[in-house]
Amino acid sequence: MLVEKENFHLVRLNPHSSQQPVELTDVLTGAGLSLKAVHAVSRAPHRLVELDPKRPFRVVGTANQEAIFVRSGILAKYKEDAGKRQIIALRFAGEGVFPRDNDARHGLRAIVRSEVIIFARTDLEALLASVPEFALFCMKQSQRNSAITDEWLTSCGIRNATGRVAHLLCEIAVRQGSRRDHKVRLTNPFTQQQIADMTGQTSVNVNRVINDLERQGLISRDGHEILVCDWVELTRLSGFDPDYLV
Amino acid sequence: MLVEKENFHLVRLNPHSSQQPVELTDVLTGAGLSLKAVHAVSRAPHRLVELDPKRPFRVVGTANQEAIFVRSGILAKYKEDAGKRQIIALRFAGEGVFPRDNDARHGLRAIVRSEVIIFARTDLEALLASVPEFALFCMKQSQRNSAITDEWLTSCGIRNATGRVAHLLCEIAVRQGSRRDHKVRLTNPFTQQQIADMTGQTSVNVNRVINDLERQGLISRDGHEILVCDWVELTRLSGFDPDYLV
DNA sequence: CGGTTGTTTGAACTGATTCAATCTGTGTGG
DNA sequence: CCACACAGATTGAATCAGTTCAAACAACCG
Repeated sequence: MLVEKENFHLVRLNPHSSQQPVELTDVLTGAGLSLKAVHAVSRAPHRLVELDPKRPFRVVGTANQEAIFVRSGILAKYKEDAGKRQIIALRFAGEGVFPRDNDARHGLRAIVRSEVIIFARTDLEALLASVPEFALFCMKQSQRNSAITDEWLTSCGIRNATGRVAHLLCEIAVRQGSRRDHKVRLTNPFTQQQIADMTGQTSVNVNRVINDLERQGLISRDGHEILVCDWVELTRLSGFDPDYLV
Repeated sequence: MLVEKENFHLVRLNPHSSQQPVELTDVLTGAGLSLKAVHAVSRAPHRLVELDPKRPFRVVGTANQEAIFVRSGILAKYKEDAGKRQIIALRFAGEGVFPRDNDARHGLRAIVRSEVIIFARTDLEALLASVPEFALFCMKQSQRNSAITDEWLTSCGIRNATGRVAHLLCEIAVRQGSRRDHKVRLTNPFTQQQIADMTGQTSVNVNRVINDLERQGLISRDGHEILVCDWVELTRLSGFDPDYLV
């Protein structure tokens, strides 16, 4: 089933996927929206696109006149300058990327195979005007995203390499919902290069830092599965306080 | 005239100030709001407070249930961790700081003597609901602020010390409205320690970087007045593109 | 004038980068 | 099932950008 053809990608929906119909319901109710509001949103025109992590979905410099909600997977928002790349934000399932005038200076790329739901900007604005609960929902998401970026900036600005990586691990654990008591198990979907692009370092150093964390007994790894052995110490050393993610 | 007493500060309005009455009009019309909307906003309950740069206005960890608009001066929003400080955002005249649940992890401090106008959160929300133009205005401000934080994160993540300071100088010039052709004159209201806190370095290094910029003939200084001698080269070397400030 | 805050400079140090090589796991085609 | 290619992870050695510590200097202010 061919779903979408755009400048940079040609995607196919997996025919074996268990989620055939284009439904927002599961995504948005899961993200806190009422059924009534979800129905209003799902009546608005939109389309589903499956993203391949190997290709960029939107390159830096492209006009940004669409709102995107992640149905499954993870999206990275990034900037580039002088051949270097900085990942400035992540979007997990249920989270959205909203358009802004004159804001074409970021790219989007899937970290893992992802499904996203796309609204034209005008359709989104009509929705925001007619469904106040949805407008509030989007505003809260924006504020949360801002709080997260603030925290990332703080990490980059004042924490050392270890603190930055540890803080990111803690954030991923909480955003994935894998936070439990002292033992926290999470799936790290990122390459070390991507962690480097998020924390403003090189992949070589990320590798050393992660190995240090493991050698100190704070985490242990099995492939891309990470077990946080000492959550308290990991949060202490990284200055992590989950409040900003509420 | 005693205006306001709170936990951390006791402020007086300068009796010689030329702006006695508490009027939002000049601030918000200047920031792009229509007269009609401004009148609606100025009818809402609010108060004017003058801030002394020597004292913090709001320390990290305090609940944040007020919206603040800068009438004059500059505000800095900052975070602290492990004895270090990161300034995560600035607010110039006409710009606002909006509240968010569970977001008490930043402090506020005036960079220069500033006047701010404060709304209780509930009053702000009533305004947003009843004056759509004001709601849109606040939303655009939030989006612009997010775009600025994104740039700062990019700076911290991928630019070297020189690039970060140069990028900040360019941003200040544009936000102060002092951008002209090749020669740009701006007032730098910050100490080198504050620039260090914004760009994630030490004041010692900021000093060296600024002296380098001057030695290279890109800027020249007279006290806190800075003349950008080569705007083109300064933007090139810092990767500055003013689009995000629109 | 003395006190305070901010700027400037030097020297030693170190965390992180850079460059380069090796190792490991995974997927692909024959 | 093996050979091969490829992407990502790991390690070492040399280098460097920026920090740290300490001291001197300048500007401002009551």
